[in-house]
Amino acid sequence: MSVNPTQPEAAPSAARSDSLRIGDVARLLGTTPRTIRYYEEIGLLPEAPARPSGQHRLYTQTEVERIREVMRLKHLLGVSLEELKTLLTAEEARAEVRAQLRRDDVDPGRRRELLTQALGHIDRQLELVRHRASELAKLEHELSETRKRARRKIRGLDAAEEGTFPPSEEMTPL
Amino acid sequence: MSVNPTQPEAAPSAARSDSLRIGDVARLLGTTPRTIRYYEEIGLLPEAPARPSGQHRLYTQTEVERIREVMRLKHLLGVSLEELKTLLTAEEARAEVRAQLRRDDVDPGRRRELLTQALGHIDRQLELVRHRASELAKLEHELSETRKRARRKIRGLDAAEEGTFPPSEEMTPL
DNA sequence: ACGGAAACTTACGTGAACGTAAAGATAAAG
DNA sequence: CTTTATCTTTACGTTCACGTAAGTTTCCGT
Repeated sequence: MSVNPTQPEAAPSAARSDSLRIGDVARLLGTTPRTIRYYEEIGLLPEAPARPSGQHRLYTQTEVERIREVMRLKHLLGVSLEELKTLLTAEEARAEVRAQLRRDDVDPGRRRELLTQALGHIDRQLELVRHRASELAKLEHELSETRKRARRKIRGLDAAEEGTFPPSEEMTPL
Repeated sequence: MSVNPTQPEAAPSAARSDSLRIGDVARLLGTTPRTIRYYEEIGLLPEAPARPSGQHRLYTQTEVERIREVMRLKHLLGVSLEELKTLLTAEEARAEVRAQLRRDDVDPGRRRELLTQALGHIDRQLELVRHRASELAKLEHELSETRKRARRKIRGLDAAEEGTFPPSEEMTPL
């Protein structure tokens, strides 16, 4: 009557070991299961491999991190999911590289090829990020300039009201 | 037969003096008339004042600049038009201040009040911009780190292939 | 004065990115 | 083993941010 057994303390409910269910992942990332399924549906996320369709999706820690990264990029770059998908071939390539690097039975030629490809994708991302960053920096500069002017005017008014004339430059160091 | 009179050389077609029509503004800003009307419709842009509804909208240079700023903020901050609207009370306040500042028949008290209010709005914008900028900077840093690692690995491979062992550190300065 | 380009209003259509509901299967808990 | 919370698929609904079409009106050039 008072304990309300409907709340199981939000225990992660891990399906043995390190894998999380979609609901937990969603809570963890501040999103919803639907969104995660949707991203998988449009090919932004790889389909949970070898899952007999009907079975629950399970996410490893690395997969969760990938989803987090996807959402972060979406948020920061503000691109459509379609653009993001093409951008994320970079991530896939990098994952490929990592996978291939682990088992070193691949010839250096193939290895170099993969790495170079990944590098190209990284460069594309970097270019996009740098462009946006510089735009934002410019905006920030403009805003802080405007702010300075506003503050100067306020100080001028204050000074004129009490001291009859605006002080030379800095009076209150805030 | 060859001049094709359907193209009037894209002359701005100014309705006397400095004002532009909505189509010109749209072309200028790389958008469409519909978008501009829509922004006005949802209150993002002020309704063209004293226009007998049915008459063509005319935009002064300052109004065009405002629209440009709105679109820039939308692009850079990636917020919804609704959020942007609340954010833009800042712009309105600043416009108010500028208007009041021009005719100095307002008492310093009111003036200070307006300025302080505007300052608050600017600060809100600045906070948002700075937050995003720092996030982006972090992402950029991570990406360039990853890039470095990838390049190192590639150089390692190249060296192993031709020279049999990777050179100590810097070999090709690119 | 007038013919046509461009703008006006109104209203319905659309794609992206999910939300939500239904009906049934699965996994975790008792 | 049974309950129950969570997940499954399927499918339709929704909001945002405009696009588009239709029918009318205003403006600019000649």
